[in-house]
Amino acid sequence: MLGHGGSEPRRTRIQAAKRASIVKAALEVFSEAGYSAATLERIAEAAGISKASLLYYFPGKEAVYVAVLEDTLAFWLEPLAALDPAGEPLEEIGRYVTTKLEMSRKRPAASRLFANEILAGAPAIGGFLKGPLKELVDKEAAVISGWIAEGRLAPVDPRHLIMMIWAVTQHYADFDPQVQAVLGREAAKRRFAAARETLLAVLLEGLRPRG
Amino acid sequence: MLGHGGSEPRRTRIQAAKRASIVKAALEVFSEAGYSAATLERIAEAAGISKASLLYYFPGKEAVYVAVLEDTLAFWLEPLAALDPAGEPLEEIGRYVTTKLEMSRKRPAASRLFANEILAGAPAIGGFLKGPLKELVDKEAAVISGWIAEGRLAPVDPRHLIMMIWAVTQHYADFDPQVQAVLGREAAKRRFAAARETLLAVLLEGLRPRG
DNA sequence: AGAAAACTTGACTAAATGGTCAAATTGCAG
DNA sequence: CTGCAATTTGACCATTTAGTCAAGTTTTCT
Repeated sequence: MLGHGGSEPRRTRIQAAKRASIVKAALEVFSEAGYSAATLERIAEAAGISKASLLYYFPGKEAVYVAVLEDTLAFWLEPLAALDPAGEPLEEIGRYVTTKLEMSRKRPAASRLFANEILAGAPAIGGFLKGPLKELVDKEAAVISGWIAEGRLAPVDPRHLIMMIWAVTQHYADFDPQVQAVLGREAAKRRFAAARETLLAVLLEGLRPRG
Repeated sequence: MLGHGGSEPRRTRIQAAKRASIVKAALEVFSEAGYSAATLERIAEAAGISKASLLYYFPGKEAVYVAVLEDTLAFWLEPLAALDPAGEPLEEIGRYVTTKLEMSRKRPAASRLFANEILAGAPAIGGFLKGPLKELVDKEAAVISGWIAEGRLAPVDPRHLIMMIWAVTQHYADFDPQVQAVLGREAAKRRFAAARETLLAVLLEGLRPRG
């Protein structure tokens, strides 16, 4: 569809740049509206082109959506793979929580994109969840299990612990309107600082190996 | 539109029953598809009537949606108001977590309905969040603050603690496809039991007053 | 029974929206 | 400059879907 054999000349780079700008615009629209409420018209407008032009670069709405998901997936998983078995468990987990929370603050659209997709039954990334994601979680769960076996962490189900961390960190991006309503006038920065302190206090104390 | 002055005869009861059955059907559809992907046709079909008949009972799609939200709101908040200031803090919080988790298991559609609504920016319940919900949270936060002041609970931000509990419990309903993918072949009952054990272990240990 | 009110629904309309297409424009290689 | 390929887009088409309506059917009341 795109490839012409051989040396991949300028054109390709232009196309890639254009597609990237469409994907960027589409991330905003899909994450705010969800798949069905998002319109190609809005995405095209956000990207500064016409709808017909957008459809010159992508075969259809679903293709744009998949491209956005793919573009965001790798980035979103990155921190999970960062647990170092040789490190101090509470420190590693604390760093993981902080990183994930930071991502919720800096890239809320990415978080909401996945929230929408999974809420809708994960029609587009179901395979990814059962494959690569599960494998990654299994691997990290093994690291946590190792720490528990060494007595360096309280004995809890590693997979549920991982999901617990996902839940509390992503909550701040996904359910922002509720968070804002409940916290009232607190400044945004203070909000994330307070969240970090609370999460770390409860999680790290709760996971400290029992004497 | 509906009211005829005076003694509210049989008709009203029939109407109420019909509206209730529509609301019940609509909860399923809205919670699975979100507002825009849900169609009146599907809701009517789920309620066993024609679309035109549905529109005889409700003036439009949005009215059905609002009715579903109102019908679900009170029920969903119930457990929050159950924190007893006179009780043992860790016990009260443990009971709250268990209740909320139980609701996620028994009424996942209700949880997903709110998740969708808030993800979409809470267009329909924004006022509720900033009003009644915030007040309820403030009240419960005061109870928690009291416990902390008495040294019966570790010092954490009460509002963030409440949101932390919401996040981890609702996660199991809202992001079920991801939970299923990550946990693999575990049976559903075992899944919730394991979740409860992990959440209670971490939260209660993490909130125990520091010696 | 008979009239009136409540209810039901098939058929329709209007608007939104994903996708197509042919004609115009732009960029570039020879 | 010339011509070809890539790009852009306005106009258009087809489908979906919220909402209307008139013509029925059922229920209730006297």
